[in-house]
Amino acid sequence: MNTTLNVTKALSDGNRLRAVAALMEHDELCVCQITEMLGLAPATVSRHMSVLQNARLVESRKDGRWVHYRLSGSFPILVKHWLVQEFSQADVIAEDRLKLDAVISADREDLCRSQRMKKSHGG
Amino acid sequence: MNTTLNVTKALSDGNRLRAVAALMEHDELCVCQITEMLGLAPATVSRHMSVLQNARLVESRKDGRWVHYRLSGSFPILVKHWLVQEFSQADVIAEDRLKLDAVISADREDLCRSQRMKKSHGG
DNA sequence: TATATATTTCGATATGTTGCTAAATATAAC
DNA sequence: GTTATATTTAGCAACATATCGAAATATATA
Repeated sequence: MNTTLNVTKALSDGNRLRAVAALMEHDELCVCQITEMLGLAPATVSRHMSVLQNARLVESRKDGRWVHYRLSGSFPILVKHWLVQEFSQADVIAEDRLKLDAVISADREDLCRSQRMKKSHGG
Repeated sequence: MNTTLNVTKALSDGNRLRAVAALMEHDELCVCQITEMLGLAPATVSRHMSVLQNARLVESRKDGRWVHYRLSGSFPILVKHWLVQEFSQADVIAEDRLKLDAVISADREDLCRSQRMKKSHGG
């Protein structure tokens, strides 16, 4: 039952649900893109992703300095279908979709640079 | 998304998962029966059940001094099917099944009496 | 090799959850 | 009405989790 519990615990946080929703529509996203969407510190997002990975809900692929996450092949299909239903009615997820479209079309290096700016200055 | 989160949070505790598993096989159980199965204090079980009820995963019916819980009609069907799969491979759930059979066949008043004994003495 | 940088890990703090006992509530039995 | 009792609520201690900034790690670039 521990594996079951790992899954439900991994899905019992709003920001992790949002990350999962994003990966349901985008195949692969790097940490900085998810970070931009969630509006959290990179360290926080990294930890969230490792919780999801630990529950075997996502997998990671390293590409130079970037780490890409994708939905895992072992993501429980029934849970996935349930989440699709749920997310289709969630306003937050709809907003994230728009935000992600902008994030995807932006240059990835610019994205990371703007995140560094936020850290050193204050806006 | 709050309703989604309510569900995943409600399912993110081992004891609540065990209670749900029990209600998947027994239609209706009163608090003292679930309490006996889980081996927790009645107050603790009561709170767990109210978390499940708040997430609309269970419903309650009052019958004199007893309160019976059952799986809610609005329990997400896909989640339910996933849990059936998961529980079929969980040792804890299998043990609970046996324990529940004994609990069901015992007299309910005896059950509650023995729980009072545990409280006042020490075994 | 030295510097820049994307991500992760560490340490600290604030908040949330789980468990208990004790008290409160609601119902049955006398 | 009083007493017994099944459940819930309240108060509290222990533990877990979310978040951040800072330091560490790993990779690219000059």
